[in-house]
Amino acid sequence: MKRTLSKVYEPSKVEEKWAGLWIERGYFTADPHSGKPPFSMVIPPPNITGSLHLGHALNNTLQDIMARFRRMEGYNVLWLPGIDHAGIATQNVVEKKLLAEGLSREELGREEFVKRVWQWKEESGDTIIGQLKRLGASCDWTRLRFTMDEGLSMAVREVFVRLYREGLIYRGDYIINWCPRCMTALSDLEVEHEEKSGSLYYLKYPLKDGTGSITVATTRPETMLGDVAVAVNPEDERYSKLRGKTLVLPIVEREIPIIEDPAVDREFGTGAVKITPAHDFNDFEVARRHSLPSVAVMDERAGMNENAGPYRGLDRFEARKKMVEELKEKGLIERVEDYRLSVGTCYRCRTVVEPMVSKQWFVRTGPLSRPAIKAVEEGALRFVPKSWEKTYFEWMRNIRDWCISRQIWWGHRIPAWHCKDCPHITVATTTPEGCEGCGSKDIEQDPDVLDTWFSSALWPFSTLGWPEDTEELRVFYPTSALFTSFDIIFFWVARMIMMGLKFMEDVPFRDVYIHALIRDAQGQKMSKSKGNVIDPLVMMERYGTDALRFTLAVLAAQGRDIKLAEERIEGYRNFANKLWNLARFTMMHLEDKPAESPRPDDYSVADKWILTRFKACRGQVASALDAYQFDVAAKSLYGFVWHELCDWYVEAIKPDLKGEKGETRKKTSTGVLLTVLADTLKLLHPFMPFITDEIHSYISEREESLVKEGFPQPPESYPEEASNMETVMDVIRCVRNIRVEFNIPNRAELECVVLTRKEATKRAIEEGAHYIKALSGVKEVGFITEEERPRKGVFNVARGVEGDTVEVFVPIRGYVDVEAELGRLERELEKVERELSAVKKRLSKENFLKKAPPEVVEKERGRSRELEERRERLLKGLERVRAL
RNA sequence: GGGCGGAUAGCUCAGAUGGUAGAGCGCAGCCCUUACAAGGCUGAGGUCACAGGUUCGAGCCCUGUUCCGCCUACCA
Repeated sequence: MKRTLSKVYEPSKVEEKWAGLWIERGYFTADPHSGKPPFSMVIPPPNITGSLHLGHALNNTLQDIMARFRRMEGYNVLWLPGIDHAGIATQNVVEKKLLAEGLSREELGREEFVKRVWQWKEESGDTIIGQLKRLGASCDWTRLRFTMDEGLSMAVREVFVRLYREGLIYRGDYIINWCPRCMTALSDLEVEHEEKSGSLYYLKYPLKDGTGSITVATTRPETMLGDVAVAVNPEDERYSKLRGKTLVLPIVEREIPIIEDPAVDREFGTGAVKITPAHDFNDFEVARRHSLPSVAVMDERAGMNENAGPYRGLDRFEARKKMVEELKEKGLIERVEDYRLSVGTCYRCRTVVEPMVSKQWFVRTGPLSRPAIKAVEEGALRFVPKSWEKTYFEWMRNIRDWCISRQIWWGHRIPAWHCKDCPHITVATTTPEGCEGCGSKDIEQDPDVLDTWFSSALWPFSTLGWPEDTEELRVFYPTSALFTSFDIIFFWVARMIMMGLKFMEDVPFRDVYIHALIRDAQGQKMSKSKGNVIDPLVMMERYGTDALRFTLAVLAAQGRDIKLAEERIEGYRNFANKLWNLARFTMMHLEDKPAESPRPDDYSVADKWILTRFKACRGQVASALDAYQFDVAAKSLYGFVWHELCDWYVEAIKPDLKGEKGETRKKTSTGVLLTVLADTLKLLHPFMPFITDEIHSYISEREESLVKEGFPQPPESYPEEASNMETVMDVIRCVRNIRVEFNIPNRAELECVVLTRKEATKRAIEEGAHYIKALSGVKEVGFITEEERPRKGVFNVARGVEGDTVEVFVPIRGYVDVEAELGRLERELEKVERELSAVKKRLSKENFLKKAPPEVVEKERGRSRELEERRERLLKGLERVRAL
C-alpha cells in the first residue's frame, strides 16, 4: 500500500474519475424501503436555457454538503434533481435562434415551433446537468425530473382542474402587466421597478361650456387619448364649483366628466388627475367604482391603435413626443417639470411593460395564503435565518390574485376548452369529447399556457409522483429542507407552501434555508454586460472543484451577500494542496503492512492533544451544519487541518516518526496521525468530496468511497494533557519570538530556562521539554527558582496551566539590541498596565462586587492576579535589560 | 411612502443568551529546515459610524442622527 503522491495536488486528474464512479456505483440512489430515517431535498430546478453560474454553484454546493453530511450521519438521503422549462426565457432563446435562420415563430406555426423548443431542450438540457455532476452534486440522478414531463404535466392539470372547480381559479377581464416584446401577460412579480428620470406634464383640459379649463398632471401624456374622466378629491374646495361639469378631451375632442373620488391626493400636482382605466392600475379601480368605460389606445405591441386618432400606428414613446409638441402648439401644456418616476420592466427582457386590460386566468390567492401564513407562524415551517419570515409574512398578508395565463407557446397549455356554440368553458385533465355545457363537438383548447411558476409551485410533490399515491411521497414528503436565495421567496417558496398545504395537507419542507446572493469583489451584481462575472466552470478548471466549493462554503455566512474575488478561491486551492501534502507526508511514514491501531496507553501528550482538538473540531462541524452555518463549519476545519494538525502536531511528532524515540513511539504517532487524517477526511468530505476520496483511496485498505463511510465518532478527549500541550506551545512561541526579535540565526544554539510558580505548570513543561527543544531549537530547557532569576537577559511570559504564568528566559549573549528590547518590553508593559487598570477599576466598584455573578467576579480577580504577575515580571525584565 | 439589512484591522467578514475584540487575505521582517515557497516562523495593525441612554459592565440592549445596500408600494 505504500505509494507516493505527487508533490502538488492536480484536481483535473481525479475529479472526473470520482464524479463518474459515485454515480456508476449508485451511491446517491435513494431507496424508499430502506429502514433508515429519511432526509430529502428537491433541487431548485435550473432553467434549460442555463449554464452553470455562481448562484447555481453556491446553491448546489451547500445542498450537496448537507446531503453528504446527512448521508454519512446515516440518513436515507434523497436529493431529487431536475430542470425547469422556463417558459418565457426559453421561448425567447429559441426565437432568437430562429431569427438567425431568418425565421419567426409565427412563420413556423405553433406546433412546429414547440417541436423546435423540445429539440433545443434535448440538446441543451443536459448541459447544466453535466455541470452539476461536475460540481459533485450527489443528486439521485435516476430520479431526474423535468417540469414538462408527462407526470408533472398531469400534476399541473390536476391542480388546475381542482382549483377551478373550487372557484380558486377564475377567468376575467382585468388590468394586467403586459410585455409588448414578449407579447404576453405577466404577474405582478414578474415586473421589475426601476427609478428613472422623466417629466411631469401639466395638461389643460378645456371645459365644455367654455368657462375655462382644468389642469391635470401626468407622466404619461400619450395615454390621454384613453382618458374617460378627470377626478378630484370630494373635499377639495378648489374644484367644488366644477362638480358635475364636462370637459372636452383635446385632440380627439371627446367629452369626459369631472368626477370625485377620495383616493385623489390633493397635495399632488394640481389635485386633479386624469383617469385612463385601460392603461393604469389605479385608474382601472377608480373607473370601476364610478362605472366608467375603458378606452384602450394601444395594441398588444404598445403601438397606438385606432382610438388614438391621428396618432394611430405610432409607437407609444414616439406618440408621447409628437403629442407633447401638438399640445404645446395649442397652448394646452401649462408647464413641464423634471420628475423621478418608477417604471415597470419585464423581468425577462427589460422592456417597459404596459398596463393593459385583457381576459386572463387568475388564481384566487386569499384562501390559499391563510394556511400558508399559519404554518410559518406555528413553526411547522422554519425560515433560516429567521429574519426572512418577516419578508414572507409581509408579502403573504398583502398578496394579490395571481395572473397565471401567458400568451406564449412554450409551457403547460391551459386545460380549458372553449365552446363555439355556447359560452361554457370545459375544464378537464384530459381532452374532452365535447362541450360539457351543450355537448357540441366544436370546442377548442384555450391557446394560452400557464405561468412557469405554476408548475414550479408543485415541484416538491409533483416530482415524487403526485397525484399518484407513491411510496416516495409517503417516505420523502414533506422534504427536510429547501435551499434557495431570497430573490425567489415570493415567486417560488411562498407558492410551494400554498400548494403543498392545499394538495398534500402538509408543508412542502420543514426548513427553508435562504442563502446569499453572490456579488463581485466590489459588491456589484455580476452581469455579463459589466464583464465582472466569475465563471464557476473556469474556476473549477483553474483551481479545482473542491477549492471552489470550499470557498463558497466558507463565504456562506447567514444573512449577508457574498463578495467573491478570485484570490479567495486561490487561497482555498492552497488549502487543498496543504491537505494533499499532509497525506503525502503521512504516507511516507506508513509501512507496507496495514497500520495497527495505536494503544491509548502509549499516547504521548501531543497525541492526546491532537485527538482532543479533533474532537472539538468534529463537534463544531456537526453542530454548525445542523444550524446551516456552513461558514463556521468550514472555518473550523480549515483552522484545525492547517494550524493544529499541520503546524503543530506533524511538527511535534517528526522526531517520533524518525524513530528517535523508539519503536513504540514511532508506531503510536504514525497510528494517531493516520487515524486523525482518516477521520478528518470524513469531516471534510462533504465540503471537498474529490480530494478527500482520492486521498482516502490511498490511505485506506477499503476500496469503498467516503460516501459510504459514517461520520466519525468522537474520540476520547484529554483536557488536562491538551491544556499542558498548549502551555508547551506557548513556551515555544516565546522562544521563537525572541529568536526573531533579536535576529538570532536559526543555527545558533540557544538554551532556555523557565521560572514557574505552580508545580503543575512545571510538570507540563518538563514533560514537554523535548517538544520545546525540537520546535524552538533550544539545546536545553532548565528550571530556575525565584532566587535564581537572572540579572541579565531577555525573556517572554507564557501562559501556564490554570491561569499561571511562566517566564521564559533565553540567554543571548552577544545578540541583544538593548534599545530594541527595551522598546519591546515597554510596549508590552504599557499594554498590560492598560488592561490591568481597567480590571482594577472594575473590581474597585462596590456595585460590581455586589451585583455581578460571583463567577464573573472571581474570573476578574484571577485575571487581575495574572496581569499583576505579568506586570511584575515585565518590570523586573526591564531592570535586567537596562543593566546589560 | 412603508419595510428589512449593513457600518468592527488596509480589504472581505466572524463575533448564541451583555463579561479579556477574532479569522482569512493583504502587509513587514527572517527562513529554500527532504510533506507542502500553492510553504515555514515572527510581527505590526482596531475610539467596534456618530450622539445619548439602560447596566456593576455595551461591538452586542434602547432612543436618535448620518451614510450605504436591498425589498416593497395604485403619489398620477
